[in-house]
Amino acid sequence: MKSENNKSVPLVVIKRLPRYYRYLGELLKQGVTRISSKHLSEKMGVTASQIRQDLNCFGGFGQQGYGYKIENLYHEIGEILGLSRGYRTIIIGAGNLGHALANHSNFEKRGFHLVGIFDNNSELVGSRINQIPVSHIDTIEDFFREKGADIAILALPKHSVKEVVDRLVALGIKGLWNFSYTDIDVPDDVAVENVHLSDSLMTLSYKITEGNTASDLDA
Amino acid sequence: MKSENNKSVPLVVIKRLPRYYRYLGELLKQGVTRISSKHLSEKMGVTASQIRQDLNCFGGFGQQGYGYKIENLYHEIGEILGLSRGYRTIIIGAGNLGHALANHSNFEKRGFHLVGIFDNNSELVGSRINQIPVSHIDTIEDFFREKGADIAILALPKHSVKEVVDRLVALGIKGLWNFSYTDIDVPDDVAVENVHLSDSLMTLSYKITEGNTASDLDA
DNA sequence: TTTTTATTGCTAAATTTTTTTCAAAATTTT
DNA sequence: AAAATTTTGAAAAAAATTTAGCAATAAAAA
Repeated sequence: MKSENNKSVPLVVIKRLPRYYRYLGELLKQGVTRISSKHLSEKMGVTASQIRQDLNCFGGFGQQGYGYKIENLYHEIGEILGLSRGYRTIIIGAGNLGHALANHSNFEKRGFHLVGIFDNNSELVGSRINQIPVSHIDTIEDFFREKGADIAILALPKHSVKEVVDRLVALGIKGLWNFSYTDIDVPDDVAVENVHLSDSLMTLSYKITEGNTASDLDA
Repeated sequence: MKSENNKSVPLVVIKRLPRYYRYLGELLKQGVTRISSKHLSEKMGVTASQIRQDLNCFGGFGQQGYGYKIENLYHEIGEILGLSRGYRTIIIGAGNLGHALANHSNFEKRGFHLVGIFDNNSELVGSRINQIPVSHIDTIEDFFREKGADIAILALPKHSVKEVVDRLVALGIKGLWNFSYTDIDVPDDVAVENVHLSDSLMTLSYKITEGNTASDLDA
């Protein structure tokens, strides 16, 4: 996680990039070609300084007196995030959540190609979700040998997670997107991003309780 | 958002509470009755100092030389998060995601009672998901008048979000759990918690790209 | 009972993150 | 072409967050 000048970029900065990317994408669609950090900051409800500071972690994309060329900036952020590389993605768990994620077409657009769905319920095996056949989890080793995968989406109950994760790690998975209600333990070279929905809902509960609703940009 | 000593508690602290709550709940189930910040910190991969500091934002739950009584601490954190109050919760959007969330039984356990599901697709109206009937979005005003709701889960496409949110706000919704791929603008007294799945997936992409996988506790 | 050990809660230090400030540079206006 | 305006990138300052240190205290052991 080193930037151009070999200083590591804090994760808080990284986590803001997708939001910049989203806003820039919208502007691009609207036909806007340039924007200043000040304008963007007003749109997004953050400080202009933060935007400039964040972008500068990766090099000077802007131009004094002019601002940023949106198309260029959009592309650069995409590169930083690694969105052009394309990922072979599998879903583990064909329950309600796995089903919903399999049908979420946005991911395909960003280069996350769904190439397999796995479940341990034999009754589901053979069916298709969004064109992709559901396979038995015990065929995962064969699947990797023949086709490989980069990212696994963990949409299975927590009691099965540990075993499955160990198998995926042994097979050389690169990233895990973890929706299960448990934390997972993997070697340093496997990336993990947790989506703990219950945690998020509890945070909402707190915000309601305490009337703390000041601009929710951190969420 | 004031703590006992009337100093506001930073949101970063709040966001860690659900994870403590989860671990303490597991220990409780295992029959463990006490724990020190040191032990808990080792289990969770954070510093003991951080745990003590976090808990102290709300008052001294521990005892010197002994540690924390798990049952007590678990309960206290639940209270801080407002989990005992019970929320009437509705889902807007009965697509794949709304469907999956409606079937997610964990939420009920934490006091988020699903009382309604709404969609603008007349074909879905009348069907039931997890016992709850799907109603047309245009009946939402009647629903509020008769029954009320505290939290709305936004699982609808972004182009419909703004209009729906404005209506919900006018009806006095207290919290919005936003899964749509857009940021929403509401008055200060309405709480918002965003779950931007695409953003999270892009963060995972970055972590894979940069080999940045050092303990993912911040995710 | 006394001593030793464990552990909190608080304070202070260190670190990280955000905001402020401004010279330098490019654009836009006159 | 010159002057005024805009805006970045970087440095410095301020604020927030995390970690370290330790006195006070309770529990456990001797």
